[in-house]
Amino acid sequence: MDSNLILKNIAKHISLTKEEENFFLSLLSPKLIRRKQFVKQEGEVFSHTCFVNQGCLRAYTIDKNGAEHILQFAPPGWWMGDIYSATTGNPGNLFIDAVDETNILMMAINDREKLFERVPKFERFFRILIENAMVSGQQRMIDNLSLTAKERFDKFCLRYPALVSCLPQKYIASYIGVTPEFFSKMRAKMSRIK
Amino acid sequence: MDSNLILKNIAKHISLTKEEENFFLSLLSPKLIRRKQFVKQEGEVFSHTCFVNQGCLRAYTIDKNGAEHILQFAPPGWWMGDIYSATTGNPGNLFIDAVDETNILMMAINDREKLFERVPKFERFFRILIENAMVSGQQRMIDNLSLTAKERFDKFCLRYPALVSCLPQKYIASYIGVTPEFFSKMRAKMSRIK
DNA sequence: TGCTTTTCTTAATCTACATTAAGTTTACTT
DNA sequence: AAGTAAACTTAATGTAGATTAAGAAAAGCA
Repeated sequence: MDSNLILKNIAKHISLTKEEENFFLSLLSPKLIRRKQFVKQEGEVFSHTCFVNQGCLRAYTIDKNGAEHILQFAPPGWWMGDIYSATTGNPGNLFIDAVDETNILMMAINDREKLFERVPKFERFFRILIENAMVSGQQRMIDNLSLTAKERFDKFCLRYPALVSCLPQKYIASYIGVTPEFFSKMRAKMSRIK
Repeated sequence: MDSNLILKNIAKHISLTKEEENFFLSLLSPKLIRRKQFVKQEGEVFSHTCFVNQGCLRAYTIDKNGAEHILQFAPPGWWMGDIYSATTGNPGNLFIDAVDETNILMMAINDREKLFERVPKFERFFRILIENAMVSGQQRMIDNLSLTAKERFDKFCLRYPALVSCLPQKYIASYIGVTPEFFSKMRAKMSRIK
């Protein structure tokens, strides 16, 4: 199991003894998700958090017209889950699948509770993690309320330069909140002007 | 100082000894915010979290065209802050002001750190608090990507029935992401049909 | 290597919502 | 109670982005 990246990730916010580290690692199970394979589907209970080692996950919903709306991408070093489902135990409305062949480390929410009991520092770690996620989620909300599609795309490029070139365009279109057709037109216009 | 509501709020997730409770309360300072008075303006560092006892706060940004975009309302029992500014120490782009005369309890982020050291259970409390906020923030994002203005308004009415009747309409319009003019037209049409 | 499916593009038409500009009603202020 | 500012309404016009439909390019698969 490749625990390099995840330990670095944790060391940014809390420091662990060797024993705490081992206990933490014992709760993780590695998993390979193939391209387009589901980690979770709508209506399922999903009581795991996933850490991405390689590849990329994506969380999205499908509306009543069949259109996908992407909530989050998780490239290497990011966490992904369905917080609603995990915290309430109810089925969540998210789909989670792999954009590319993806290696993840999964932790069950029950095990995370055990971790909190034994190593309370992890409460801190996950609090900080989600505070950061909240900040970028809020910024995205504001951007969607106040910027044009082009401006949102520009921001996306700055924020996720590695993803821009490897994601299908229709995923980026969905993330910034436009149709693939409009996105294509917009890109054509942008490259014409430059 | 009215500590009734905030202690109930905390008791939902963690339980405190009398001593822990007193230490927690010692870190709070009550404050009265008048209607339209700022708690925080754009570009300021704001290193406090606020708990609303009475009244209602509102967090928003103003875009380059001068339009307001409301990120959050905080009626009694809710927390409000500028997480970005508080966690990084940098100036944040949010305005926070009072919709009505509002009584809040404020805690400095430094003091929250002291609280975490002395009563680590609070790491858990704030983690759960923000996990819940994250879930509703994500749902709002999805709603903004997939629903029409009317559907978003219907959801707003279900979710914040107490606010619908006491907020200026232009605030609701801003929250659901339309102009006051369109919101007014939409409401007229809705009441005509019913 | 060719075949099939998915993704991307282009273009015409359409619509939800924005903008501008009055006018009206409500609510503070003195 | 009068005066002023803020909030709300109505209506005409404008536009960013959606929808529909077709074809072209790219990618997955046998």
